[in-house]
Amino acid sequence: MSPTTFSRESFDTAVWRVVANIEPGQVMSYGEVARVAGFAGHARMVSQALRRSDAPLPWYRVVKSDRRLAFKPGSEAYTRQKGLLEAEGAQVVNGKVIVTESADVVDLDRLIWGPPG
DNA sequence: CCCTTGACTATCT
DNA sequence: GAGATAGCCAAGG
Repeated sequence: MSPTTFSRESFDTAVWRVVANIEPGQVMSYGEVARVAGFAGHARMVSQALRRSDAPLPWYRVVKSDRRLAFKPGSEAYTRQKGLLEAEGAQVVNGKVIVTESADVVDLDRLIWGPPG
C-alpha cells in the first residue's frame, strides 16, 4: 500500500503509531517505518513526520537503512540521539548503531496485528 | 510553474 | 569502507 495521495494528518498518525511501537534497544530505518505504516517509498517523509510530532516519541530509534544516525556527526541532534540510544543499551560505533538484542528490528507481525492475547 | 531541500535508499566504483 | 551517482517524493520559496 502506497497511496498516490494522502493527507499529512493520516500520514503522520500512521508513522507515529509505528515509531511508538519500536521497542527499547531496537531500531528501524526510515524506509521500514514508511513501509510498515502503509506508505512504502516515503522514507524521506517519515523524517518530516517525526519533526512535526509534539508528543514524546522514541524518534531516536529511527535510523538510516545502513543503521547510521541520520544527523550530521557532531551536531547537537546527533549527540542527543546517540545518548538516548546508549541509555537503553544500544551501542553507537562510528555513527552506526549496534543493536545487541536478538532481533535487529521490531517484530513486524506484532506491529501489524497488534500485541498477542 | 520551476527550483531547492532534506532526520532517505540502492547501486556502483 | 568511503565517495559519487541517481532515484525518490512532499514541502516550501
